[in-house]
Amino acid sequence: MLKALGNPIRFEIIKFLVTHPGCITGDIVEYLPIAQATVSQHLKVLKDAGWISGVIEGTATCYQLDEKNIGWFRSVVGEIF
Amino acid sequence: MLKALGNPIRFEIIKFLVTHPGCITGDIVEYLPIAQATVSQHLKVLKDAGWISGVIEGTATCYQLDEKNIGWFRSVVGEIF
DNA sequence: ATTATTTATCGTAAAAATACGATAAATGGA
DNA sequence: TCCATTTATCGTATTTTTACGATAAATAAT
Repeated sequence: MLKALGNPIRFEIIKFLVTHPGCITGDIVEYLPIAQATVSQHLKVLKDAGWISGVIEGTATCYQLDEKNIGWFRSVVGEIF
Repeated sequence: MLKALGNPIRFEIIKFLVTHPGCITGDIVEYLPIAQATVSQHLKVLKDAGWISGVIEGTATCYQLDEKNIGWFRSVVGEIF
């Protein structure tokens, strides 16, 4: 999860999802200065790492933070620092 | 700071410094399965990112966590999650 | 002064990450 | 059915990261 978060674009996506839970890929693409394919790639990395989950809704996909995994991450990192 | 922490070896170094504050480069080199030059490179990345500081003691360098910056990091990240 | 010890830096090769356009896949609407 | 919309994936070029050996630099010890 730390490795996935280490990329600035992906950190932006996480921050965006905090303020825009349940938004679709297109919203994130619109918000970021990079191509749709690249955003999709980053979303996959974040999903594989457990940061987010995506719910397919028609042709779109709604993304939100994976609170369960993030909670686990917080507790583990919290024990170290 | 997040980017610097995203590398597994560097995360190991940070964890090592939590339990071994003030240790020298050689201790970290001994602990990790990589070459001295590479460890030194990682230490530089962590230092530049504000995670650690090094105090030269004779020919050795003693490293410890930069508590001030880490505190700042915690507060900033804490506001997001 | 010479040698040993410790660490940092240089140059570089190999691997991984990042970005893009093109395109496929899946759904919704006309 | 055909077209539009939305997202994911593929192939690939470029950049960045990571690792190493060799070597320099700085101090300590003999």
